[in-house]
Amino acid sequence: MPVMSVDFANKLHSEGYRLTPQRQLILEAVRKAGGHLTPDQVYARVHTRHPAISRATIYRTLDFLCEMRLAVAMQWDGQTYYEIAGEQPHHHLICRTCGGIEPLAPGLVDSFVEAVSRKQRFTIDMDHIALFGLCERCRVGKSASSRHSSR
Amino acid sequence: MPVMSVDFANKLHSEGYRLTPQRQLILEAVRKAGGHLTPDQVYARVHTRHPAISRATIYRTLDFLCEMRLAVAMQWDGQTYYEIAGEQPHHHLICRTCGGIEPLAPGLVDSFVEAVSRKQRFTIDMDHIALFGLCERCRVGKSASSRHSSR
DNA sequence: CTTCTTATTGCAACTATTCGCAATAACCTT
DNA sequence: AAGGTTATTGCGAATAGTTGCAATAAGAAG
Repeated sequence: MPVMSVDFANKLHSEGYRLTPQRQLILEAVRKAGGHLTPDQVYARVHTRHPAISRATIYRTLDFLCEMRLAVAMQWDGQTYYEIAGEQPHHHLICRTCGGIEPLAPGLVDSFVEAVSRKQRFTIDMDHIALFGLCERCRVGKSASSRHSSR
Repeated sequence: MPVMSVDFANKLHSEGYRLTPQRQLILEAVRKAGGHLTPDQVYARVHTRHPAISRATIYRTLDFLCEMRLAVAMQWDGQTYYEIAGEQPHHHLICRTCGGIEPLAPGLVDSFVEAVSRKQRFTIDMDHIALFGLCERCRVGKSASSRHSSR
């Protein structure tokens, strides 16, 4: 049983959920990984310490952490990746051609979210967004063969 | 064999792909549906006219149409939906609480895309984006019980 | 119209993900 | 510390989606 933040426990309890070793291990695993993890990678890591854990629990807990807003999920290249929701949300720009990923300036996103809030009265949760498009290098060298690529 | 737009045929041929009855039927089915369809719904519709078609072909073709930018895919509530990529891309705001969907004003999106292009030199493809958040009604009546909801 | 090349299909096996349900165990109450 | 309530887990079955491969057929060439 890892030492888990008291916040986590309180957050769950205040909404009627329970703190289980599985949830602690899974959250811990994603947190320690730093980057993005697939459900299978999470399973592999947690499984070494807690061999009895089932894949179903991995999926359910990952989903649960997202609902708690402690983690965020993102789709990319046909896979779902999870990571800890950082203090400041961050966003990615993914190039359709070269697959490169670059960060998207938070300021630009903020302005957009604010505009939607003001003009349409809708409060967007910009936890984590991945947008697709063309990076500068690929836009310039617009000749590359593409063909069936992804997945 | 439905009468298919010559454009579609040319587009495929110019990139070395082939026009098959399956592709025509699938594109036609999604087009006629007007709205969003799941792979299974597409299968059901196409299957009545072409019983020999396999599910694998449905998945592959739907994927293919997205790469051709003739269709767009969107994730929503654990399902993947496909629809024809309209002339003007459109976007949705989905409320996390009530599940309601409302359109997002294209102008706001355009400004954002333009800003990213100008400041970060990245050309976002805003084919179709679904953003999550809170609609006005739910933001005001901020008391609703949530609990494990989605999926 | 026939032949040739190879993109595309259908099948079947396989992997990924979800779901129902009985057993378990958090957490509240006494 | 013991008991009760019910959220959560693990299991196994069900469903969804993917992949390898041999057979098929679209489109190019003669």
